[in-house]
Amino acid sequence: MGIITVDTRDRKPIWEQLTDNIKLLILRGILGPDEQLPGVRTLAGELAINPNTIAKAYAELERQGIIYSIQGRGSFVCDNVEGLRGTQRNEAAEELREALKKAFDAGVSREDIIKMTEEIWRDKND
Amino acid sequence: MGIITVDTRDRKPIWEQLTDNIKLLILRGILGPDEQLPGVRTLAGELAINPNTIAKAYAELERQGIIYSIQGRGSFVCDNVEGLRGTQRNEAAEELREALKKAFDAGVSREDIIKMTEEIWRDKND
DNA sequence: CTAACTGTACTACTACACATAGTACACCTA
DNA sequence: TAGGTGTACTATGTGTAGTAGTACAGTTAG
Repeated sequence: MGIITVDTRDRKPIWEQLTDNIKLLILRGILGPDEQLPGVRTLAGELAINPNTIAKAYAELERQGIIYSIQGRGSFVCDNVEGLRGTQRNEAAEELREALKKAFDAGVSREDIIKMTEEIWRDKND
Repeated sequence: MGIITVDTRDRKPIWEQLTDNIKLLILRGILGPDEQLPGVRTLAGELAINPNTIAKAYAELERQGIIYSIQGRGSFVCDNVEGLRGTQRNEAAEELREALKKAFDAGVSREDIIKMTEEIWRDKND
């Protein structure tokens, strides 16, 4: 199994799974600045999906300023990991807020939240 | 504006907004055990949406054991708030886990997470 | 120059979920 | 009996996702 994977049964569309996946690879340093991404046809072949779907993901990543594409050459990672880190951080905070609101409505106490957080933070092994 | 609201522009389908909405009303005690829900046609009229959409939401809630429906009488809240609280709690924990993983990948430290949690928990005014 | 690779841009088609619209039926209650 | 309830259909429209195929422009290695 390659670095990038995809699940057609997921509710989340494939192109969005791809963008999330690539963002993670960049954040973790597996994909460095100016490093070339696999071609749309190559990656489509490996994942057994349509090249158009890859192209859509790349276009979205370019729109977000995370990668840049050059006709005839390929697609490459932008040198802006910190920017990406910032937006991901904001998104995570927002999702955290939503989850906490839900937990609050489910009757979880503040102390339980802290305990749960410590626990999850410790078992981050997947 | 009534207790139940809906946003057609939201990514989340209307029937799912409805189920989430009603679950919250039950958790907060606004809807008590055996209390009758508004009729599918009534609620559809108030929200200016189709009765079928309400029926779909009610069917889903019944499938999850949160409400029960009787032909000719109406739909009513099940006497199982604790069960609902438990599942909501589990879902919240799962969403919390996802958000924390994302935060970790974005380079947030454990201390920042705790601080952020305290902050969000305090500003829970919306 | 040529061949083979890149991204990009189309069109056409299928599939599915969502939502609406309308109708109909069975059941309950005042 | 009349009017309320849930339930079950069919039909239609819409939007998104994904596939399939083709074509074109640019780059690169030979």
